[in-house]
Amino acid sequence: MPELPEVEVIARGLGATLVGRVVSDVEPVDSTRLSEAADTLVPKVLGGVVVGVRRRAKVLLVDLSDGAALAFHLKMTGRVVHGPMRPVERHDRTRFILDDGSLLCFADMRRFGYVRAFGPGELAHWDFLHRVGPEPLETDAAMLAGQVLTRAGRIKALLLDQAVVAGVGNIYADESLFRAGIHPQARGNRLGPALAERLFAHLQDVLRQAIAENGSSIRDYVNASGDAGAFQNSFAVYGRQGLPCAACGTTLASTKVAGRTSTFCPRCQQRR
DNA sequence: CGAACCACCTGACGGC
DNA sequence: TGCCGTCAGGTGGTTC
Repeated sequence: MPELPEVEVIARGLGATLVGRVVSDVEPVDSTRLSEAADTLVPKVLGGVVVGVRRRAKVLLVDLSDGAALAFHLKMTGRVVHGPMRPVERHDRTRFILDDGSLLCFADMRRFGYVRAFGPGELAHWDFLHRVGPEPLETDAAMLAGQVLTRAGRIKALLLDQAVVAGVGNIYADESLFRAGIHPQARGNRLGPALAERLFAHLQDVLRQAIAENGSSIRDYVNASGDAGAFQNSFAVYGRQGLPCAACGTTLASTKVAGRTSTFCPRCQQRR
């Protein structure tokens, strides 16, 4: 489900209500394969005070006192919502009860996502954090361009590769390629520095705009308060195959790249 | 290194 | 109404 903007919106929302709260209880409602076993997770977080909430790539990180942490990956359908205590619902996976009686609930219909707990100092050793590439909103567009200029793979596949650039998924890959006028099957090493830099500048724009609009809600995404985003109303290409291009009127086409549906304008996106 | 698979899961939707 | 195939904001593994 969520890509960088959605996870960023969740992190900011959680930061506003969660910092200072103490984890007073953990309810592992359904830990089959998606959370680590309750007997190892609970001791690492119980009694911890939330000192901050942040995002790295598509992972949501809740920092606790003494250097402990929780990490959530929402994959396609995960949610992390903080609100008043309520009864267990169908897709609840792991529930954290806080000292003010409120509920931090991790739910995931498809059960692809996970929550992991880290004891003091353990987060720094998590191999995920060492594998993932640069943050697109904290890195110069020309530097990001350097990540693809020597790669022979399809630019769409490179954008989706978390080691190339962190946090980009199917929606924002397609939207930024449209804005840059680049065909999703273009080879990274055929773009040239100027066009590649332009692509990443557009990527930065579209990510910032999506964050400002509270993310994109297609089916499942909600922010930390349970509210939908609005950026789905601004999609130029994602999910619009067969509809006219807003720029030129040409019927939008779609193809598969890296196993993912890629929608593009055959007229506006010829650069390859 | 890159591409094409499959796998993990559940649910919604369209066709027959 | 119901069964079946297809598709979905993601990643990780295998094989060629």
